[in-house]
Amino acid sequence: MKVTIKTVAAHAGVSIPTVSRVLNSPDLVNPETRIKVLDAVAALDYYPNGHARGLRLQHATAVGVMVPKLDDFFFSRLYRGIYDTALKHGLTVLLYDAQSDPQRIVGGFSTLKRQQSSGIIFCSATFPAHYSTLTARLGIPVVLALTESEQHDIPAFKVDDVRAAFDAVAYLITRGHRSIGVIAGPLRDPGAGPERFQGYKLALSHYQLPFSDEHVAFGAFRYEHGYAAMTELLLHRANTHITAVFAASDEMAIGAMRCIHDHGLQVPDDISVIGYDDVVLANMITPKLTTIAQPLEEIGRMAVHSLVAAISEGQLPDSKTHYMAHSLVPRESVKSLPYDTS
Amino acid sequence: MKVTIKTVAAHAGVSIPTVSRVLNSPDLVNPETRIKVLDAVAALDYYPNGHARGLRLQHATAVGVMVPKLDDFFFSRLYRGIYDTALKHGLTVLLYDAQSDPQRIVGGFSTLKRQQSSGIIFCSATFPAHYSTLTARLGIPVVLALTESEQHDIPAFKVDDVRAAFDAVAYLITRGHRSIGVIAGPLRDPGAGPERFQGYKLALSHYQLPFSDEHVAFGAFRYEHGYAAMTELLLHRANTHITAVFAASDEMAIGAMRCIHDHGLQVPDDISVIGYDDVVLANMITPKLTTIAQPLEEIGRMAVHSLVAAISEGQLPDSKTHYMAHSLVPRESVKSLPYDTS
DNA sequence: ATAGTTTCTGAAAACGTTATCATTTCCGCT
DNA sequence: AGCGGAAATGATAACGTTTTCAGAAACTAT
Repeated sequence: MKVTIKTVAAHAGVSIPTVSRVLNSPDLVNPETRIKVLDAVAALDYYPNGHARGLRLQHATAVGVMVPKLDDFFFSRLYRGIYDTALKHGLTVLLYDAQSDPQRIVGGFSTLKRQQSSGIIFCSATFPAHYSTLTARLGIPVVLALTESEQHDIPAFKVDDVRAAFDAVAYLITRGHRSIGVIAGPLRDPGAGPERFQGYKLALSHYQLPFSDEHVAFGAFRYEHGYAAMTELLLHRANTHITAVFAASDEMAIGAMRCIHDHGLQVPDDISVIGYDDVVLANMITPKLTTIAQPLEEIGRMAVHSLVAAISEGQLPDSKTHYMAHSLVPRESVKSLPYDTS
Repeated sequence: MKVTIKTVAAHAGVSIPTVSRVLNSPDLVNPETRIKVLDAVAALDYYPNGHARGLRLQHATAVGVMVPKLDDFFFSRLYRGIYDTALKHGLTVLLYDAQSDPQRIVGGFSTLKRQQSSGIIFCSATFPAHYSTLTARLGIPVVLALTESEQHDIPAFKVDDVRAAFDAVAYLITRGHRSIGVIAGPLRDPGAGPERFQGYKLALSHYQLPFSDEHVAFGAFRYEHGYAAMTELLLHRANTHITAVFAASDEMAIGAMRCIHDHGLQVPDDISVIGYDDVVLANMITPKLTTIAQPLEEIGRMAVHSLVAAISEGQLPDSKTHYMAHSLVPRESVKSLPYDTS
């Protein structure tokens, strides 16, 4: 029933090592016997036992991918980059969904280790110092995608959040907006939180616009949070007269749009909205969402490359953050205002 | 550097089998030595080598999950059900994204096999007969989730599409709609195509409403297709006077909503829309989409259970289709019409 | 006290590969 | 003819586990 290298060897009338050679270094074996063996392999539908190989050859066979919440819309493109690159390196990908539960993240590390991950790509959530000690104990390297560690001691691949946020807000400003609200991420979330907020403030000061607390609200990146934050911003609208909002995630942007709609206002006629992420559905809603796009596949590829290097070298090559180019995708949710001559 | 069972044994001053016993059947070993060993395990951060175990114990260690397109919004919930159940069975999950490319599906089967999948859960795409022969050659069982095979010779877990579609359309009818359009899936896609269309027709005839070709358009489930199909339906609107549309997928429903909006009409005031899938974003758009929900996690769980049975028994237990309960989620995209007294 | 039984532990084999080494065969050369 | 070396193949060990199996020690019952 079960076909092993032994079966193939018997079927081809050669020894076991010869079969192995045909499969791994064909030039070492006589062409005639080679085709005999290959015929046997084909006839028997032989697939080498990965466990035996993994045991014998001692190199890595799998990498773990830890994702805080698989529902995140941008994830599929990141996975594509990771998976294809991993496959090229002969690596299996083990996907762990933490379902937004910090407990599950901690447990996930050892689950991934137990499942033979030789390294972990940790995505998009915040990576506190004690995770480092955790993974250090497991003895497997970690690289970060779409996030940074608190101590900046782990290689990371992400967009320059400050610059990207700056560009988003500058886009609004150069379209004539002067009173711009922001829906920022929690300040404790490195990357998506303080940095994007910082980019907002930098853009204001660069264009010499005043900053005021009434222009800012916070939310934890989800749809509901965007809705709630927008409610707050609209509360002060009598004072602020905002004409545009920058949201730190597309999901919040979409929540905000819904909120604006519920208040009897129109996007972008009354209020323009710009998001961050370029999730698939940014292009599906009405109006289509103008937003910041990240090179997700590229980030996935780079993360795997870096991880492979770390695994084979036994040590992390460069624990610095690598910034990848972002871009702004203009769609329909931002309106150009006539130049204000006041 | 590398810590194996041997290291632990030495550190605890016992033999290798004893360590193994402590880990696998603790009651066979003296409590005193047991804690000695457990201390060593903890001190050394020992994790058993999965390849060695996989080789020695001959049972399955991984299941493959083939998904036609990872972007599909409903996928994360299905994965959750699959992953957690697999973990409980000590199985690793290998996720393969075919990226809508039939070529990749075919290649994916052997990739998954090479990565030691002992079985495959094939999701949501159509499963033609020749896939059966392919996987039969690989010698691994397949179960289907959210789809059916053409010959009905493979266990499948899904919603009863005919009934679910019937319910969706009946919902519209009982809300007063008499002229209802349908955006159906391609008739060659078993399950989501002909069945849902059939459900539509059954509902019409059950309520003694006439069927007409001008009420139907087709699309391949994506946003753009929904948009295009709706354009077509609106073309005949002068004749049909449709007040509602049933779309065979939420994505198409959302595309249709956008199309309706682009024609200067309102959902649900001018046209009601009901979808199918209950993807996360159905709850995010404006207006929120009324739709048919499938028990995705449950389906994932059942698929794994069935696959595990098939793997251990060596034979498929029941190659019939298991219908799981669906439900209708009322939200905002359907309007009740006043009773028509004409 | 001794035989029989239970409780605990270690030695050895096996899972399916690949790498090292040794052996055989064959070729070209003096 | 004899010899060095290349080319091709096979025997064997090893990777890290778990599972017999057997043996030692400690009881229990006579």
